[in-house]
Amino acid sequence: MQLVELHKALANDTRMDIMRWMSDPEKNFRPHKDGKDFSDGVCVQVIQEKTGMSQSTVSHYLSILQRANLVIAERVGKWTYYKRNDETIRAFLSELQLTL
Amino acid sequence: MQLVELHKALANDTRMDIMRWMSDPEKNFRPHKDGKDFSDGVCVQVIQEKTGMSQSTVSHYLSILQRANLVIAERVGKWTYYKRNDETIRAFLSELQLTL
DNA sequence: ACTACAAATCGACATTCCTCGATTTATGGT
DNA sequence: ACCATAAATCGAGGAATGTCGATTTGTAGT
Repeated sequence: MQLVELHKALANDTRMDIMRWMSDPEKNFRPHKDGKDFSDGVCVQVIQEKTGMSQSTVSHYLSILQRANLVIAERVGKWTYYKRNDETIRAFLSELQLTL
Repeated sequence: MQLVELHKALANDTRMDIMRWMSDPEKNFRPHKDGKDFSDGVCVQVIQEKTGMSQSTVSHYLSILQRANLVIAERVGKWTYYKRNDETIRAFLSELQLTL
């Protein structure tokens, strides 16, 4: 748990938005086209549309969030689903609490 | 309270160290030469020595922390004393809690 | 007024980050 | 095999950040 890396990952408006949105996907994202729910996460396309940024940028941002362990990626067929990593987030918050 | 700006301010090892150290100055800094305690904060020199970085860099970092409202600066004579801004830190933590 | 010292600001260069379009790599369907 | 689609990777240009030494500004003492 390196605090500074987590801060870096969150030091960007779009990435912060993504993290926020992912705390309630039903509310914040349009449904998947195939009707699949969000229990495994949200696919890149849907996130990309919501951000309004390019596909490559969003993919890159998701990889940054993943490297920081803030999200978990799961590949299913052509799609990659991303969801929050609650464990890291909890640990991050409590470490911040202690350390700051 | 713009979360992302706070994350940016903390997305640097030295600045994070400074914030950490300032949560217990007696423990983390050498005493002021004139014997003054840390109730008004820690002077730039003392912080600079501890970081091992240049005076200009540390002064710059402190201004970044101040702009983010993470610290409060008070000028007394030739010295500027910096101390944590507990209010912002508390608000930051609880906002993060809610939002993330 | 002069000197000494603390801190802030300036100017510069190197490194990192942001963001895109283009390309490549999966995967699935015909 | 071929095509279409989703996502990842590559390459590049511009913007922001990190960091320094040099200079300036503010303050106190002589």
